[in-house]
Amino acid sequence: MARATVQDVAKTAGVSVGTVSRVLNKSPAVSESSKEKVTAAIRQLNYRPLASARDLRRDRTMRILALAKNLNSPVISEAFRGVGDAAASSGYVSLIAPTAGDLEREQQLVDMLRNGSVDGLIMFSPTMPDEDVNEMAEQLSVVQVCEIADSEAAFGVSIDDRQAAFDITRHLIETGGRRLAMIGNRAARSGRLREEGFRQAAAEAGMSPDQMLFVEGEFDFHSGRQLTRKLLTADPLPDAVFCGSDTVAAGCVREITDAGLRVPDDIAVAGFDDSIQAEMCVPELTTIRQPAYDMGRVAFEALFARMTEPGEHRRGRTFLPHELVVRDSTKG
Amino acid sequence: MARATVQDVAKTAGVSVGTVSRVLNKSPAVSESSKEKVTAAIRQLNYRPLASARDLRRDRTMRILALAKNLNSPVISEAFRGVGDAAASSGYVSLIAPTAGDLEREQQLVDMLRNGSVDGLIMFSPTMPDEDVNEMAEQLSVVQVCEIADSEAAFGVSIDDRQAAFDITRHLIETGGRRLAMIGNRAARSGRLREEGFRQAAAEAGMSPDQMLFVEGEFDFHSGRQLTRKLLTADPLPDAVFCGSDTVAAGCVREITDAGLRVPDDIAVAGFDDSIQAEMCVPELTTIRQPAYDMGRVAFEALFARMTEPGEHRRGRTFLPHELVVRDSTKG
DNA sequence: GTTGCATTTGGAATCGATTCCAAAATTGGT
DNA sequence: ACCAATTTTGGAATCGATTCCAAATGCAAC
Repeated sequence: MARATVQDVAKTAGVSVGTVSRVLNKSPAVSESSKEKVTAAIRQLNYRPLASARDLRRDRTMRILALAKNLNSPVISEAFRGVGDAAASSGYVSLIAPTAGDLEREQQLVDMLRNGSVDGLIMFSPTMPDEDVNEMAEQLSVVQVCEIADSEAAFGVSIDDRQAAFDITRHLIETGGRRLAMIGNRAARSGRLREEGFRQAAAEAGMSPDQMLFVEGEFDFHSGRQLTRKLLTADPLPDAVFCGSDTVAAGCVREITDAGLRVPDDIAVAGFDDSIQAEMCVPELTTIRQPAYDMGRVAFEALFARMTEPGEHRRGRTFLPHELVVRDSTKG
Repeated sequence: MARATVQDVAKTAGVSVGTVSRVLNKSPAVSESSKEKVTAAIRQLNYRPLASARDLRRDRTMRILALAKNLNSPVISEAFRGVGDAAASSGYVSLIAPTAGDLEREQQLVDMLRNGSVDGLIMFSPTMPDEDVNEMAEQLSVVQVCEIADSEAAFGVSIDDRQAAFDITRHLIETGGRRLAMIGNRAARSGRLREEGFRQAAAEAGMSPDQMLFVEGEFDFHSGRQLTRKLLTADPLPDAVFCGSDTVAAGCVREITDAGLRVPDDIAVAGFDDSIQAEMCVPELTTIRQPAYDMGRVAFEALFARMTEPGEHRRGRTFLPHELVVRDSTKG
């Protein structure tokens, strides 16, 4: 049995296609009796309006797409919940696709915006170079979350990464940290900003750059362990480590503990994100809470504005407040 | 500047729309010179074929959608990688949407298949009742992963949950477990199968049902802690706990440790999934490895078959092999 | 230069839902 | 019963890409 069309429904209901369409779109200009006939025919034929035909005619899809490198990041999945809820309450469907850091796949997904498969795009962690992101941001309905490219045209939502890193580093210093280390990631803009905040806090406390250790790598548990192993060869040992994510911090704590040292007594460790990992770790991690869900909501609102007022270029990046969460991995 | 259409390209290139379309679709029946003119015009106008028009005419979208309750489950995100890679190599784009366990939202997303927004659907953890899943599975291109509804018409890929639970429970018994407990989840079919396997292994070892503790709840860390607290009020205490997921097991280990008991000496703990949580836990968890990536690949292959040979109803469920991974949370 | 065959091209019809306009039906007032 | 105002309806045009068919062009051989 082939798919029923609006024509079939019209014939079955004994009305015209116009009337069927009016019923579908809840136009008030339909008599009660036609509405009933049409509704009955729709049910009888199990009819659903074909999306591509509707989208073609209406010139919009009521769908948006979010892109991220991975899905298993707690911040991203939480932010996406925010996007999804905000989108739903505006009648949009929100979809996600992981790029896996593959440029070609990312390009293909971005093309879904260019070719009208979706009305808007939310980018969490772009793989493409900043200049390409900026070019896109100028012409298309795109909003960045967490990572915001450094451009006039960039629309985006994030926390103030530099300030957050500054705050937590200051906490490490105030609780006795004298030989600081950081496990970071210069590949991401947010990673570079966090490094800046870290260095600035250390400098203000009178530490010279060569007193600070810095190592970088991927942001997963194993990488956290491996990079910490490198830190533990330093002499003198660091007494406080700021990690760019909770997962890395968990690896860091594990490696320190396995080496027979105590956290925080011998070495204090701080994370970032306040994900569930921070609570699963022993000792529980001092970290920075990102308001991920709200970031998602706000990002959708910004995207909605771009989609519905295309001329309007009230660009802007929004910074939401972060929060220092002190737990047992630093001296309290 | 409005969007360029195939007409605009034809005019600019000085050819007909037919020729433009042939170039776009790499038809061989185009002269070299036309091809160049068209390619130049496309670049000049920055033209992209409109997806909805193409989809309408072709009656397919080359897109598939995967639905899951949450995105942050390690098994799901890994399985989705498999889906994505397999889909990409067949020219499909794969998208994900979380349902958050909300029936209405799930319904709306499933409608994307019914209304032709996507060509196929992969369901990880349905919220709708089994009978609805079965009805869908009969008429539409749907493949289930992990959770497979119990129906003739069901297409799906998973491990043998019952057998896996049986295997790991036997391991608990072989390593000295005498008073077994399980933290499970009867809401999911896979949860019920795991409970069956658990009970069967215990029964075969001569344990009576009332010797076994069973508690159930959500599958997250906090729930794992809370349910374990309940188990620790039992007298005598269990000496081996099988948890339905690594995350729950991590909560279980934490609660046991906080109570001053040792894992595995006082109580052995086993998880499920072999996610990164299993390695992050101290002690590292004995668990069941699910071949999540491969499950995703196989699921796409099955879906591809359903999409391309709609008549063909060689239904079937595929079970991929699981693996017992022994680590320090059980006695070796 | 003509014939025959293969290659290339133009253009109309098509996919299915929406929307606009004019025509038809209904309503109400007198 | 008639007119005007309003509500409701039918049907054609439209969105943009694809595809089919017929026409046109190119090429080779004689």
